[in-house]
Amino acid sequence: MDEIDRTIVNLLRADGRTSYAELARRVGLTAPSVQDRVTKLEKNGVITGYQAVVDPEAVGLGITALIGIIPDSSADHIEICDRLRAMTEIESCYFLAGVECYQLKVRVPKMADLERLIHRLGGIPGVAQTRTTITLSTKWEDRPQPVGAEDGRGID
Amino acid sequence: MDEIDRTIVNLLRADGRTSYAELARRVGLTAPSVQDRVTKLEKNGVITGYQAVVDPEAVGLGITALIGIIPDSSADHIEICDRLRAMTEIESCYFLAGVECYQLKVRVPKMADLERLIHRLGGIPGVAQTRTTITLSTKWEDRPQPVGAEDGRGID
DNA sequence: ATTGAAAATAGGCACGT
DNA sequence: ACGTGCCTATTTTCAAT
Repeated sequence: MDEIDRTIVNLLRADGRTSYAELARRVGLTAPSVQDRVTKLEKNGVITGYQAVVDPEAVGLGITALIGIIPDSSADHIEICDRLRAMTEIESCYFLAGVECYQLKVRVPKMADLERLIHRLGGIPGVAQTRTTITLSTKWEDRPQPVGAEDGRGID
Repeated sequence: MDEIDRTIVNLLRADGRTSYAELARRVGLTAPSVQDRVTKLEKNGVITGYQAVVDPEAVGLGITALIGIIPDSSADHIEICDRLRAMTEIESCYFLAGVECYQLKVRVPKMADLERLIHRLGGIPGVAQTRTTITLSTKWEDRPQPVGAEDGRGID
């Protein structure tokens, strides 16, 4: 994980479809060398995938909400997590240090869908309470933060 | 935005580097036709970009936190938003219906960086209070939700 | 359908350990 | 001598018109 790897990662985060040839030009190597590096970055779990970024409204998911989950004392977190995972409307799920021990980011087409989702969440064993906040607008989302010199693990 | 477009969108959300040739195989068209469709989806703002998905820990961003922002009555939201946007640690920013009218998702290398960030946030004119919650783990994030029949706007 | 470009693969050279 | 990282060269596949 040297400076060149970091540049490659930054370029691919900004545009995930950048060709190896183009990456090679940017970092001053040949395409096969870059390809080697990208393959290693993928194998080492630095790059875990590639996604097209889609405008949620354009695909009929106009409503975004954040939902906090408060469990009761009997809560089985394996069970809760499995049940949450099965709900496709939940795009992100964080386990938090707080009373609301999960926070979900969900997207649905209509308010009625959100209402149904909240009821389903409330029905999960171990869930004592939910708290929902509607997002009025998304200022920005998943903005790639350029990765600098400090690497985390020192990838072998 | 027909069934084929939706399939293409779903495939590209699952793997943003899928080639036009591969997409063509999957949807039963030729590569140029698929390319036309993808170009249109990009022009119409359905697909807004492509990103490599990176393990934050692997690039030295091991700490994720959610921060709620409570403004005071004098708050100038244009100003606040600009100031927030200038902070690269803020990966997402939602404007919410609630007392905490912004929620930020931030990533930093170390706790000390989070502390500094919180102080910087508190120093923004119009910010009365911040509330920070550390994420203990990310169960999943940005999971693409397969887009079905209901389209939002009816793209020309 | 045709041309040009890029990806994938194999083999070899140089460097540092 | 071995592992690593980069290059060249070739074939196949893909992109673009």
